[in-house]
Amino acid sequence: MDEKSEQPARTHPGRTGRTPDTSRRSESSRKAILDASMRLVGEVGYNKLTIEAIAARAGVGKQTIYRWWPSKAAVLLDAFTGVVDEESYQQGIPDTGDLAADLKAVLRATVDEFNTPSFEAPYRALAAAGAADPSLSEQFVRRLMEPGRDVYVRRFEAAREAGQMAEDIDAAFATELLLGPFQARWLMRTEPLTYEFADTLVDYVLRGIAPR
Amino acid sequence: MDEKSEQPARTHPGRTGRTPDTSRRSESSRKAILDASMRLVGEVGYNKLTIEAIAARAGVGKQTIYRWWPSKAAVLLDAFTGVVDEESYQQGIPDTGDLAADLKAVLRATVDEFNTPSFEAPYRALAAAGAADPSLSEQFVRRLMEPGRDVYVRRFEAAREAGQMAEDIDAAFATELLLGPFQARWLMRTEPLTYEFADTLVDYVLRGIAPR
Amino acid sequence: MDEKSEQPARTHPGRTGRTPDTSRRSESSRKAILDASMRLVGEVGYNKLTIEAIAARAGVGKQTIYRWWPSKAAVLLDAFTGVVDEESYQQGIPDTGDLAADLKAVLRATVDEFNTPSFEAPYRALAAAGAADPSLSEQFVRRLMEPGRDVYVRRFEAAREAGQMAEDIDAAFATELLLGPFQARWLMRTEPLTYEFADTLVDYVLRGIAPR
Amino acid sequence: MDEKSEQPARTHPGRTGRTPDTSRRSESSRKAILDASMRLVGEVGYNKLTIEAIAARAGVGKQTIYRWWPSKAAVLLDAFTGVVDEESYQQGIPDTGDLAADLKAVLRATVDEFNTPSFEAPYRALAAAGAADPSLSEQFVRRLMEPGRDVYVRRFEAAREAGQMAEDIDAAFATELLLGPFQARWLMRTEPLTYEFADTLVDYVLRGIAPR
DNA sequence: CTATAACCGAGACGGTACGTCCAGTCTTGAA
DNA sequence: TTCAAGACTGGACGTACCGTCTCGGTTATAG
Repeated sequence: MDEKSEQPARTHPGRTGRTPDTSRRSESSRKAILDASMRLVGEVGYNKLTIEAIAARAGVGKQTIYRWWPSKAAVLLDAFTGVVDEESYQQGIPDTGDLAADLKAVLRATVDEFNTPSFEAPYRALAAAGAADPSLSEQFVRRLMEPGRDVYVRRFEAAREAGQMAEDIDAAFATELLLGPFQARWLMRTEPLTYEFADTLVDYVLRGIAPR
Repeated sequence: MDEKSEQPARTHPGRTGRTPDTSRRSESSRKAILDASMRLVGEVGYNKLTIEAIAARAGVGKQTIYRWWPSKAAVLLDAFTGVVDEESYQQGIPDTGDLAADLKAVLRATVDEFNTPSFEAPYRALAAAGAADPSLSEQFVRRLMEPGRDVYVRRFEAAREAGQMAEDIDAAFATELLLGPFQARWLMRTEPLTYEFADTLVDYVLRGIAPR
Repeated sequence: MDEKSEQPARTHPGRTGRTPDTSRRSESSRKAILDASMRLVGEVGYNKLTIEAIAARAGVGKQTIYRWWPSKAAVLLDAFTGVVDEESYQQGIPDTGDLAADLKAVLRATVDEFNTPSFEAPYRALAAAGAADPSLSEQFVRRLMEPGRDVYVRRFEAAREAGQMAEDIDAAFATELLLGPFQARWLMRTEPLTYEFADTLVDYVLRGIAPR
Repeated sequence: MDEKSEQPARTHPGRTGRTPDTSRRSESSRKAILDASMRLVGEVGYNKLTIEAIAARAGVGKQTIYRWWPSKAAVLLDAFTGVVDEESYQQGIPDTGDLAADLKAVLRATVDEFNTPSFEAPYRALAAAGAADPSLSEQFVRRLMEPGRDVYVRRFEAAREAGQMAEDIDAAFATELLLGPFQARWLMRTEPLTYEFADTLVDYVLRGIAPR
């Protein structure tokens, strides 16, 4: 989680050992810290983001950060979760009956999202930090990736029930087949993320899972 | 490239004056630095790897590192390239006539490779650093990923000629379809990399690209 | 003050942000730094004295030195002031009625002092640094030289009142006449500092200021 | 001599061990080095003066400096000697028969000289470096100070023969009495060097050495 | 009249220290 | 007890020079 440690201690180093009293926590400080983190990561990037700068920007003592978070990645994860949670995954992917069209629509929207710097920068920072740090990636996947993944799984399941997908196809695996190339291309920047890519991806995947 | 900078300057900060004279470069120092980097990244991990430690281990002045590399990521990339280059991509993927079997064999070997800590640790470190730094990822992709990718592309092309793949399928895209989920799963550690995963992945992909 | 800077900036380079809070200064660190400086300058000499070595010896972070002092010369000045202050100038030069004898006694003691390496080394280092750096010499003169000079001035004034010195002689100038050759000889090492020199010096000076 | 070494090696460190062949020495390089030194010391001061900068400015390899001089102080000493030698001490101090007037005239000229920055800066730099380094001060005194001192000694001897000075006065000591306060005041900047100071100094000294 | 040994410009090299930045801990005083 | 503030130890950063060491190239005697 901390870029300085490969295997972060169970209780993080910044914590003096005592568990702080959550009930007395300052909500305004918490918000200021999360807010400052989001702003700063956009301004200077993740690697130049420092706890000190966050504290200074938030008008908060460094200890207040160390008291409640184990690392800057954790802070950022919290900060970003706050943003993403408001995006609602509740409604899921629309089901117009046209699986290809539905998937393309959502994937195209995701392309747009990942081409938006203010969203992309912190998300990428977290993904990169997660790639390096197992404990962070676990959090990152669970809190940021899985909600988005699940809506695809549900849509594929609906498709199967509607006979648009072969019976023996695993919806989760189909999702992985669809999102994997997308994520890989994005993370490693092998090629740009375009609508065309999204459409082609959907076409290829659907071809593999279509009923025979 | 450097974890301290999101957008490294064109000429990196470590370079004091200007372009050193390549012809007078000390080959023994170069090797010692690359060697020390590989050892150290295995011992302490990427984030705890320091230029100072590399210099000390290599018996070299820090400036000699800063003179020739812009960051520790670049050093590691060179060091790792030296190792990987010896792996031979020349022979490519065997063509026994059974596309599925051939792909599974190679992908299973890759699974093994990515489950070998001495290989995985520095490779992951570079991938993570590359995810955060565009100029590094460009290098990473070109020098470490593409050679591995190309052998798949060639195998798919052979398959198409052999009538094992539909005519309208793009070999490069098929490769992306195959390797994308693999890379995504590995980078984000969503699920473990197993032979079963490799096999299933090949099966799903081939189903999508098979001649109709 | 700093041997690296001829004209030190108003706020010295070592100071990152701005004026630290004096009230929270660690007294133990301050003492350890001053102590380590005095020991080290005796061991390795001024020019080989480094801030890093002082910090290491004092068990202190470098920043703690840079926070409170602009240069190693300033550290040494403080360290030396602490030593010298304990020497007492309070009683001044004895007045036995024999001006020549009184002056010779004190000047001979000074000869001894300047021939004592543990005293001479840091004092000379500061004097040399002061010769090169105006802001340091101002401090050096005010804190280390003037107290010693003043006792002579007072003795000369007493001598004038006692009729041992011509009425029109300026006590301060007489002091300069006495100490100038002494200092010049010491600094430039033109000749060794001996009792004979001290005595001769007093004789010559008194001859010039005696009542006619 | 070198600010990095308290006790410079007998044969200086920069010398590889072999004595270079003086007859093949490049005169143009020598001049360029001396010239660059003088310019640079005026621009950046002694402590910020570096061998590398001298070499660069002189368009000379570093080794060429290290081959012929043991330290930057030695270079500067040579450079300054070249300048000072042209000032002629040959004619000595005029002897108009009026000792006081003669001394005041010369001392006033010296006041002017020491108030001229282009002369004062390198001279002070050398004096300060000499104060710290015995082997340099020996050179400094012999090559730069003694020629100037000797003219005073000769003038005092002439004065004694002319009956303007007591028979038992040592001309060398009288000179020390005159120049010591001057040098001390200049080096430590206790007070400014003025004509008035020069005159008063002469008056006080002459009073002490006048025939009784 | 070469050749061969030096000096020379250039600058890479192993090092040391610089002054800075920031991590994570600790202390103080106010609320 | 939390909090803002910030001093503290510690360690790595990237830079600047040190003095040494090659590397061609260019003289300038010695054979």
